[in-house]
Amino acid sequence: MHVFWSKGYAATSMTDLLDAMGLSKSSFYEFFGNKHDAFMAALRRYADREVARLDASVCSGGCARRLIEIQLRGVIDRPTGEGDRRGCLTVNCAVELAPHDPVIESAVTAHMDRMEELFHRLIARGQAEGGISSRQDARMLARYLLNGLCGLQVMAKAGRDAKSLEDVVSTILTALD
Amino acid sequence: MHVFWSKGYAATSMTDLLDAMGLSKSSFYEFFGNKHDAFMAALRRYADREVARLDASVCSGGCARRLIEIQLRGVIDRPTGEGDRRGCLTVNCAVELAPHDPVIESAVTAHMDRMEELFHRLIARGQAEGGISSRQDARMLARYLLNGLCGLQVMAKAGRDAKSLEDVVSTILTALD
DNA sequence: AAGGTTCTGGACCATTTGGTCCAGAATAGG
DNA sequence: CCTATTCTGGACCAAATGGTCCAGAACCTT
Repeated sequence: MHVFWSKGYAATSMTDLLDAMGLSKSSFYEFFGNKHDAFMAALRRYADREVARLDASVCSGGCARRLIEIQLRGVIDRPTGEGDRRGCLTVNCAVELAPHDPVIESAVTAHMDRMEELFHRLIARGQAEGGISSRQDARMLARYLLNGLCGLQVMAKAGRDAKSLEDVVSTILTALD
Repeated sequence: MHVFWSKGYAATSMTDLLDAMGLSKSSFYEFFGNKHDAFMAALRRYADREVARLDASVCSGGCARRLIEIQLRGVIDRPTGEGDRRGCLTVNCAVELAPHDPVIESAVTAHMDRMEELFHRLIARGQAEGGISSRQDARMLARYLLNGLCGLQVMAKAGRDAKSLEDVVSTILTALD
């Protein structure tokens, strides 16, 4: 999965894949069928994990606004800590494959829908509790946050410096006041 | 250029390239040297065009806030009008190649720096004129807008519906109040 | 029409691509 | 210990990859 994640679909060869998975060619085709299906499996697994993480965060019951901040800041902290900036698999797919591959596109759409939904729930709660301003519609704010998150993912991959990303996060958050 | 733009680097074969450019193989290698250099040429040309466009907009002297809105909304209007959603070449590069290709990365960085700079100038003017609130730092707002733009580019490529993108644009803009 | 220059089509190259297949090694169960 | 099952390494495949090279067509200029 990590190979696809950091190199993208087209740039990942079967050799790369087999090396990374420590699997024989025969077993690979036995399990996955072909390269494309293996990629789909990786994408689905990634999306599920990511959704589960945000879901757990939402359900934790912490301050909504603070949880959102953590979610955004997570994008900044991760890439610097790891070897290479692989970003978000779904964003990578959206850019590399979604326009030409309907199967991938629907997986991307599904992931984004679920993320938007979780943000929406979080925001609605924050508005009820008073931590987030009710002057703006919760649905709109959810979409806005999802967009900001995707933007950050791109900026981080592009290698923008930490200060710039910090500025972005804090400016995004002011929309919640 | 359009082929690279819509298919990405790795997924574009020499055959695709030659067909699209209507050029013989020999002439291609005469002009560009190799595939990678051809891509760099396309990227540089794209970035220059894009910067020139925003620059012209900034220099037009119109209402800063309105010009920003047009710039953001441009991302939404384009993809639906054209055949396929190719998005922004620089964003595509940032995602597909920047982390593994220093030459591409610096081109991406340069483009983003220039865009940020133009946004900064536009915002500073808007603040001086009063159309944009001065409660936030112009540099931060510029980075914030660049981020929002990248996000929109991803969302559009992912095939999010028009209403969602509209919501995002208008919510982004409220940060200028 | 002759000459020189520019461009082209395609032959050709080694390498790599995703994918199939099977003999045999390793493992597990009795 | 012997059989079943699972897994592996590698041979093999046709097709496509990026790239080189050159004979000749097409184009100017004189």
